[in-house]
Amino acid sequence: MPKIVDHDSQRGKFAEAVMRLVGREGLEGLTMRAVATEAGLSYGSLFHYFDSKDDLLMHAVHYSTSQQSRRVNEFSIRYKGLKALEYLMNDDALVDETSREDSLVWMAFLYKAALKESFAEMHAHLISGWLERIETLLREAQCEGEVRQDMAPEFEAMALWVYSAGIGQQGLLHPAMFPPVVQKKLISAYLDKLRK
Amino acid sequence: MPKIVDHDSQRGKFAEAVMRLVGREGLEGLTMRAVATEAGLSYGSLFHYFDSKDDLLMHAVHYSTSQQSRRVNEFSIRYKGLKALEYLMNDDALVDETSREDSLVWMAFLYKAALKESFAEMHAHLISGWLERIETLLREAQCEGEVRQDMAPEFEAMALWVYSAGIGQQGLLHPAMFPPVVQKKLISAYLDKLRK
Amino acid sequence: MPKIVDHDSQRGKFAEAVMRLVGREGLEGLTMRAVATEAGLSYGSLFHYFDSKDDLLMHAVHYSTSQQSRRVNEFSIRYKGLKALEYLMNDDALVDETSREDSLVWMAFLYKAALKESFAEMHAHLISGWLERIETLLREAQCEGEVRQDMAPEFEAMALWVYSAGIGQQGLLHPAMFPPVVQKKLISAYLDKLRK
Amino acid sequence: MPKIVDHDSQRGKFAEAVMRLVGREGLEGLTMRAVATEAGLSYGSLFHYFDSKDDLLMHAVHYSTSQQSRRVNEFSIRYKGLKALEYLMNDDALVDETSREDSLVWMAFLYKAALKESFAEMHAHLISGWLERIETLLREAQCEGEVRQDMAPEFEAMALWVYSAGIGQQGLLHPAMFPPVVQKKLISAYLDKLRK
DNA sequence: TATGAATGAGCGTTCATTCAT
DNA sequence: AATGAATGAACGCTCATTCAT
Repeated sequence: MPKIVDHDSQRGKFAEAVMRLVGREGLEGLTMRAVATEAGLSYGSLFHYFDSKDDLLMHAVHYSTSQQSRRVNEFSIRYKGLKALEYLMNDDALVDETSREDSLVWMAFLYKAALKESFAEMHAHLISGWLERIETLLREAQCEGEVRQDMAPEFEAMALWVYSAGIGQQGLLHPAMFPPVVQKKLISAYLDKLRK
Repeated sequence: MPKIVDHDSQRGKFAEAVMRLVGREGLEGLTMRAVATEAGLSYGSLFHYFDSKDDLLMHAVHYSTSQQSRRVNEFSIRYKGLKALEYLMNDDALVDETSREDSLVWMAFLYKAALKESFAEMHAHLISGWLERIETLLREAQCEGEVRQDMAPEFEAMALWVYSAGIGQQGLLHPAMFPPVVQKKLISAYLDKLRK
Repeated sequence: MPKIVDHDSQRGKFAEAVMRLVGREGLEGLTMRAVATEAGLSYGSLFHYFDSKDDLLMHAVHYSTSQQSRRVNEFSIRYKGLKALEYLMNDDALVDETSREDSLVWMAFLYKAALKESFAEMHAHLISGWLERIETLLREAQCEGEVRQDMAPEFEAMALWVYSAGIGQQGLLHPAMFPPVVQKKLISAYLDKLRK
Repeated sequence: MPKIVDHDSQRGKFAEAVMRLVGREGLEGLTMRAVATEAGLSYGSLFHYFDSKDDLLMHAVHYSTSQQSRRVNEFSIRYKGLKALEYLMNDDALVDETSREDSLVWMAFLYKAALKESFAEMHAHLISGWLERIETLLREAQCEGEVRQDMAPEFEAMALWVYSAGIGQQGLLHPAMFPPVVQKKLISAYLDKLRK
């Protein structure tokens, strides 16, 4: 009988090593050797679990976003409308100490998405997911009279999304000028504009 | 007697080669050899004009942004307030066929800025410039009664800036969902929210 | 109680997998993992049955040549002299669709024989077997008056052997110029030269 | 002005290093690092002169065969017909101490030709050259009455070629059984069969 | 100043082999 | 016996940078 290991949990170990490593050294430090070392496993093992570096990075992004999704879902049960939307944006866009790693991985991913089809596809897929979710919450808010009736949910979702993306980018790149507290204010200021 | 060459013009040639190359082949194709070939100059000479690849990229970004600045300045003479602001955002954020090259270089730059101090510094410097300019235009608009008096120009400038950044990012990464016409609409929709 | 398996039959399965794999993917595709997969057996078990990749290749060659020997033996019962010789050469040298796999494995083996002592030894051993067999058939033909009396069987056997080897090599490497029908004609033309 | 080097002569240095190395260590020892070391140049340099390992091997084969061609040409001026043919075969097929390196490189090349299109093409091209040359010499011999009038030069050229190939292969792989002197005898015995 | 040859550290990837179960 | 996870040396190749002319 073979050594009993949980394939997925090993993949998870590597994914977490990617997050830590990118957070610490940036994308430039993301070499396969470094990932193996960071994960405390051997170099060859990595290729046992991932076909390629791209495969690994995709998995890491998937890993990170699905954790985020879970958080948002848990929140969505308790809150509705603008309140839920604010939470979603805070979780999605806001970059602080604890989410910096994720944001760096996300940036690496965006960078790859600009260059490589497979990454671009995954990006498109993730975007549609977020846009849909935002749109739904906007409709909810409209139903409940939180926002103006003449607001077009589909279009406004795009606006919210690009605003989030911008906050996330600038929060990562220029934390001195866009510290978490400012990011939060920017989010709530935007949502205020939507209110009646 | 040394050959007489215009140092700055040679540097400009390389900068332009960077832009064309990135636009055509992506950032992965941005090798020093390729830049020299694209510029029609010799490989070795690149290192006479730039200390390193980073130095070259910094110069290319500087070159690109200063051209943009010039365009905006020319426009600012003729227009004021929200009108000028709209032009600025269209020029700054909007990604179409012709500005795709610039945006890719900009993205490479942002990516570097997330990793390296020298790039981050230049980024911070560029940001302050843009924020100041936006703030000034907002004040102008406020004076002329285009926007509400209770709007805080400094804070609103930040909001506009992150919004621009988000549009630029998504326009670059997902042109199918954020084509130029949608980007334009997003910009004007936001400015409408500022009007009384 | 240990599982009862037929050691030789398992080795045979792997040997056949080697032949199929080389025929399909070439020698470059001959990895231990691929062999195990092709044989439908587990990766680790390969190393129970073979000490090393070289060991496996040796076995595959042995397997292939002993099958060939069997075919030739069956034929030798019914035919004698030049007729049997022609059959032997057709079976040994001729490369067509069905024997291409064997020929590729044989070529890999020759290649190894040029580099490694153990392969060279096996090669020498196989050669002597073939030379002896050819020599015997030539003597038979001489006894029956099919070929000239002044022919020296031992030396002529070497000539026939190198001729066969050449046909096999070129038939494999350049099937367009040396298709099976041409190979056949080359063989019979040579044998004609031996007849009185 | 750049460092003045003769591009072709540098390529030649690497080609010669390939021959020596393959002769000494076999094809398995033919790594790019080993070639660079053997040539006394740096690893990186190799890729300055050759696009890939295949490119290097192709060049080495070209280098080796063109030297052989030159030798044959020089001989062809002085001799004609069967005499020239015998020289050609001795030069082409015969494997002794001094030509062992070339033969090993040739074998490596054949091996590649069985796997890769680009090598197969070059092989086909080289073959046609040799076949043509052999055919011409056979016609000469026929004109001068050295060989029978009913011999078909085109077909006989193929026979001679495969015979040569076989001698070369076996001479390389089994020098104990096919030493140079035996190879020579095999060649002249075959040519004798062609004489009236 | 200008050139391109030279350098070698570093990359992602492969793969035979070993080992724990 | 059987399995497949674990290992790491070695590979071809890239590329920014240095250097000799």
